[in-house]
Amino acid sequence: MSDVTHALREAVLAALSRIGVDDAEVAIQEVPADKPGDYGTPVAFTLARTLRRNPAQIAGELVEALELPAGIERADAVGPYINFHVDAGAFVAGVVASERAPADARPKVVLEHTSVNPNKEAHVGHLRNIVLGDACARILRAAGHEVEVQNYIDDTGRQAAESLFAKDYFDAAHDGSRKYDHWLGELYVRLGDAKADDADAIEAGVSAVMHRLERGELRAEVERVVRSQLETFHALGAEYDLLVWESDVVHGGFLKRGLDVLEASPYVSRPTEGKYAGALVMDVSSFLPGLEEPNVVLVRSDGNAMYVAKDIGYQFWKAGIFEGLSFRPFEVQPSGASLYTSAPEGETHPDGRTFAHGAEIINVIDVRQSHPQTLVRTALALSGTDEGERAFRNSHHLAYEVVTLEGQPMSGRKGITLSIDEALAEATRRARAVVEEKNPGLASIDEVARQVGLGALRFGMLKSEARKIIDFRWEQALSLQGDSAPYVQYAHARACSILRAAAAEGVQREEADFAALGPLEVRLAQVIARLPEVIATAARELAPHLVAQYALDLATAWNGYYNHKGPDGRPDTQVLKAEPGLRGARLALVDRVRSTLAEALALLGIGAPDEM
RNA sequence: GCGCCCGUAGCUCAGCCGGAUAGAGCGUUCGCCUCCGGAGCGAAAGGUCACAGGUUCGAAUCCUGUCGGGCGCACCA
Repeated sequence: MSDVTHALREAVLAALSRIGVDDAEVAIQEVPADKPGDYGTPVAFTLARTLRRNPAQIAGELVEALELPAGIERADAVGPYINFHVDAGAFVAGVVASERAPADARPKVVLEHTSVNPNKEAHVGHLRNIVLGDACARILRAAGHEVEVQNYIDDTGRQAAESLFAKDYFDAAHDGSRKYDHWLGELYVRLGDAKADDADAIEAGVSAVMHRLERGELRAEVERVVRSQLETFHALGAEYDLLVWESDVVHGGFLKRGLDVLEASPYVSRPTEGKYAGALVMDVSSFLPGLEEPNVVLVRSDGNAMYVAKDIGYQFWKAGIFEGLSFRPFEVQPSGASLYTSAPEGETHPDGRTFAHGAEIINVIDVRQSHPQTLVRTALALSGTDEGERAFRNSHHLAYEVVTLEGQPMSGRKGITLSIDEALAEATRRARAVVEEKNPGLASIDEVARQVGLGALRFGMLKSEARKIIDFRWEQALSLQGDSAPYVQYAHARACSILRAAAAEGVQREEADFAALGPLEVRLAQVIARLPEVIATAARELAPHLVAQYALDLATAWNGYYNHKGPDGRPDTQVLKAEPGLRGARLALVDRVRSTLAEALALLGIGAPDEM
């Protein structure tokens, strides 16, 4: 909530107590464009019932009782609404000068995203995961959280084993002409086809590789895939704090440690008779009421653990219930930030860092994993530990829907797939063609095309809610107009252009006469003033689309302002041609529009070029 | 069968902890560069907010039910 809306709420509450109402919900909202006033409240409605009086009368009475906060010119009852008129100059000056208060320090969040199998190139289904997770990390940090981004590497799974075995099976060597993960992915697909003729030999070979993987003998092989995939993730603008390798989790004994914790729980038992005789089961019914079958098998009667049990151990570690991993630096990422990795030969606190111990745990995983994710979360509650209970209350499965391709479910088998690298290259290519046409001779064209293409791609993944299925279509995903990142970027570049011209004329530091501003500037400033609340809500609800929609709102408001014409049909919001003083005030506002657009885009991991 | 999610304009979506005449983009039609960047702006057309009840001064928004669609529910990983 902005300073002004906060002050208005306080003023209304004070007026309420003056007329004898002590407690009420006071919503302060922007008034519709065609109604008088700038901010308003419908609070009189809510009081109508308890006071048993006409809301319009109450509104009138409240207006009488109001003491207007600084910067508010007037309050009127408009029917049952109370509408406030801000002092344009003071309001805009306040918005322009407002500094982002450093957000209060909030609890540490362990956020897992990406977690792509290390056996082939990532595709646009993964793109949604990465972009969502990365945007959430940025938004949570902006909201004051410490965020540790983890990327889980399943290096003991069947998929990794098949790809690595395929290299031997086909006696293939990477010649460097293709990106390594793509090359390996093709072998993986070929191996799948070859199973039709040679199933037994392949099965035996894959199985042998799986055992070697579990012993950690093929770490370097897997690492090569991981590094190749990381190139793609970095190209997307995503960075991580820690890679957690499944083989390290295995050797860290997380499975056993997790089970040890759970076995102390009254909800976990080992029945000696009935259908679960000999198995270790967890009764989740008191946390998940309404289940037909309250028992979840953690360890089978043959002694083999279920996959969820391993996952539970990992989540326990994230919450700080136990330790057991060591770490070392893995690489320096494009931004200069260090990426660490779990490693058998590492240290507990490399460079003084402490990993895990999340007070909140966020897992970005697609919606089809909802059931196992619920079980994992429930296990935190059953752990009987303070850390587990805290993490249980604050753990979230960010369940996002799938991405389809031109209306069809993605399927490697049917060849319905699209790699992130291809999508990114095509997006950049298209953006470049447009930049060349619109702005020939632009010196930084490569970088601009990259930012615009990537922006379009990321924005398409972020602009709607996570629970909506996204159908990836080229024209839509790479659209450079309408509801898109380039639309916002264009608005930003246009603001930059004005500021550049002002600098060239030597007026960029001109003294501002904010009193010369009017309602058009107030409208624009109101949108700017919304950002802090948007960030707070987006962080609380893990909803980056709110930020994306906000960026569109601000760009639209700014474009509308920029193109505004007076009753005579002439532009009436020109900046550089305005009188001195007014010009200074408008320049200050434009500069704030510019920085706010850039900030909103940055929260989505999208760059804002000065020219495009 | 049970559980979760979705259903808003021709298409893709916002709006959803109740509030002013339900908003965008794409597509269609018309208009706007002697004016700081037309990747833009303005306007027109397009809606029984799936349906039926209920709660309320007020429901796209909350509750119940129905219909349609998607996903998930192993001693698999």
